[in-house]
Amino acid sequence: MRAQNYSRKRQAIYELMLSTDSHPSAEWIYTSLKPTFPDLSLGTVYRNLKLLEDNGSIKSVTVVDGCERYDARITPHSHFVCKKCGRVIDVFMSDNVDEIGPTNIDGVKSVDSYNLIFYGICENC
Amino acid sequence: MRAQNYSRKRQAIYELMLSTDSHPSAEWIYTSLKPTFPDLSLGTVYRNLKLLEDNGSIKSVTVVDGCERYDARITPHSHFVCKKCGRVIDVFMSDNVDEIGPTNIDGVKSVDSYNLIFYGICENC
DNA sequence: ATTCGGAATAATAATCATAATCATTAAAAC
DNA sequence: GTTTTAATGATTATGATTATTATTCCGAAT
Repeated sequence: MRAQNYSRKRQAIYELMLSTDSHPSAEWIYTSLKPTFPDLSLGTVYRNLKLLEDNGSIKSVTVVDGCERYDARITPHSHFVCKKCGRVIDVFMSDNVDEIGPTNIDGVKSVDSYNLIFYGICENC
Repeated sequence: MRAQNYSRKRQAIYELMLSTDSHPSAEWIYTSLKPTFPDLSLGTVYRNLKLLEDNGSIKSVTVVDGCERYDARITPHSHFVCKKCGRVIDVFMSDNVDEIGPTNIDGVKSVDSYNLIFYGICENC
């Protein structure tokens, strides 16, 4: 394993994730980085998104129109998804999972995360 | 259009959905009904699930392991998903969307629904 | 009962996002 | 610089879902 740093492309993917709040899809990242890395492969994007997700650097938010959307903001927060254009917007609430509801659910051993998504129409649509 | 009733197969799919709280996938429904309808086609299951969703009879809950899971219980409630076995369990909370958080979100015109999913390990795993 | 017409279906092929493969390249470690 | 391992590009495979199309079903009109 590379001890201290990511490879150049992985670094670029992660930094792009950090620089945006648009909750990108793999395709969006690929298109965005292609000018800078003309030899970038879509497979590399998928591979690194999964890797970044596995090591906790990014989180999968939801699937919109069949495409997985990711978020580099890993502090707990919720999301809004526009049903018309698919835009994903961060939603911050004072509540955390314990305040939202009981984590003691019938048939459940342990709860360690939650995902709250609002649906509706965004101001552009 | 058939005025009053669903076709036999559509009726069977919907009744199976009503009779279970396992939040079935298309594949599960297909396998379950195949003995009763040996000529049932998987495409028919997909077609009717979408149709039932479009007319509001059932709701899509979430995607687990790449498979869409549905619920015939359409009154507002939340869900728990086991990260190990993929089981989906109903979660009932007193809260509704207005109590959970602000529906007045920056960049959002209107919110009309929400989806709250808890993740963790179920008692069987 | 027979015919008619639209809805529903089975079978099949197409789609499309994602995953796996594998030969090659890049970058650490030494 | 050489070795060794990780990362990548190109390509193919996978698998859930959707579209297509010819056929079947089923109620209604005759």
